[in-house]
Amino acid sequence: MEHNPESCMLDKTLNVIVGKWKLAILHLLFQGTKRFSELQHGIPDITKKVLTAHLRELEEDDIIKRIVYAEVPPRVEYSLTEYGYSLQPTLQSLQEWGSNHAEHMRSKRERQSSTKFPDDQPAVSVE
Amino acid sequence: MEHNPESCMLDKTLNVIVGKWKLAILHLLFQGTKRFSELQHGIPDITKKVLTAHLRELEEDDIIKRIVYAEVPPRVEYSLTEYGYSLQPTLQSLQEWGSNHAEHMRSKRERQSSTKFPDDQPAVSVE
DNA sequence: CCGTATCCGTGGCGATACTG
DNA sequence: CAGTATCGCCACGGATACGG
Repeated sequence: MEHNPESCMLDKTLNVIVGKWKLAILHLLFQGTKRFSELQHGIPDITKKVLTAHLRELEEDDIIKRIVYAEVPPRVEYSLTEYGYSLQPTLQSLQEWGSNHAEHMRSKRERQSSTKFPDDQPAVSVE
Repeated sequence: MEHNPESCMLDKTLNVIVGKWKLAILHLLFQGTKRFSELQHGIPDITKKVLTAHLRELEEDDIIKRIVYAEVPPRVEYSLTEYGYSLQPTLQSLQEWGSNHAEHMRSKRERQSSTKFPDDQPAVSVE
């Protein structure tokens, strides 16, 4: 699906962490082991189906591990694998850039709204 | 859409770089200024519509700039903004993790396929 | 408690044709 | 050359009900 090796490797990383709630899940698991229900309560808007699906994908990518305790009522605990922790620096880099980006866009918007004439933003063009 | 600040900032970054061809576009533009048609030829499978859409989004996020030359036939050049270059370290981090991940999954698959019995992978469970 | 099964809505993307 | 306009598909995710 991709031709040049760099973009390809980048895509592989994104495939692991992209998903509507994957970052929220990882965020919780970086805090420590969590049961299924703890994850669900930690992310109030997620449904069980999607939570399960995301957890299976992360497990498939060896980022998290799933331990089923043979008890009644059932107990299932999720935690990061040792390998999963290797994501941390990369995620931190993303987070830092995101923070900076939020600030960048905010100050950009300020500059725009402070212009006296709403339509004095000429399209960039050259003759 | 997200509650805790870290995941939220992470999401902001992802929103900028996620898109089927955005990384490919950025990869080309990191090489230097490119015309619309150069981008299109550099990414053979992309359609003009989607290329345009992605470029507009990147422009909206202040990652790239678009310069229209008032000529016939028309010429439009795209290039990274100064701010756009600030993505580079983060993208490199993603790329490196992706490379490592590809290797990790490869060696994991090897270990699996070398097991004598196909179904001797017990589900992780504890009593 | 921890899921699976089913149905369905939406948005990202593709294909194709047209335009200044 | 550098787009826009239309139409259509399909994977992702949401809602709800059921099951071990």
